[in-house]
Amino acid sequence: MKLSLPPDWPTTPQAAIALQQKLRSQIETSDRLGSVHTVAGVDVGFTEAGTVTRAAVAVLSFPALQLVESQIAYQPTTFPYIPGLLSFREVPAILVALSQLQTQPDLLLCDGQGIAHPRRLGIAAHLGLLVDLPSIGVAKSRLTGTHAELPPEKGSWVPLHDRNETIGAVLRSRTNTQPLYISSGHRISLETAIAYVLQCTPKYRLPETTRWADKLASNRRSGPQSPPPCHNNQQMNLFG
DNA sequence: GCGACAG
DNA sequence: ATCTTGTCGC
Repeated sequence: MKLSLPPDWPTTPQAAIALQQKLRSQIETSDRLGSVHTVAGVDVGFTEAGTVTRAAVAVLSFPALQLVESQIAYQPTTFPYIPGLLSFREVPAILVALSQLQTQPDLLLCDGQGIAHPRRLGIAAHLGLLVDLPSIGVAKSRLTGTHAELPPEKGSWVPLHDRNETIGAVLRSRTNTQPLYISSGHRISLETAIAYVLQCTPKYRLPETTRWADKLASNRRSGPQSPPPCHNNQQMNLFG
């Protein structure tokens, strides 16, 4: 799929916050998705002392959850990690990885929050809006919001609130295990998002999509190691 | 002013 | 996120 970073992409935290304020109204939190036959997991990792961002995307069949395609992209890291501004650090590399995909996924599961964010534009919401695909935020910890106690059994969940609104759900994806923070990204409701996350999580705490993307973006991988990009065009030909 | 704070 | 070995519990 062909994608590219918008021309007005922010360079400073101030500009990033301003863009979030501008885009928040464009997020759709009601269901607008077709039949889901493929689900993609997206994750990011860092190498070279954090100077290089590695984005990975894994497309799985649904509901079989078998790997269909995966892509990895390396991009120089250009934005620091600032709580609330995660998308500006990770989205650039993610868009490159997604653009390399032959299979256009029907749904995106992202590491991080969807609208469970101070300005309702976490990375999952922002990414979904940019690529115009349904997306769900699947975070391993809380950014903002409060919630009641959560029963220990798999499948139980309680709403995540911020002021007077429900911004997401705290979901037990596995019995007696730390919960997941689920929220709508774009073009999907919270109820539907929870249902998909559970269907993508048959055995472990994290969805199969995320587990695949995690492994591909992680530093200690076993399989084929795609060489980090050479930025100085000094790619020498060892064979003359 | 103080504490919280996705990855 | 990343640095890193073994270890406790279902």
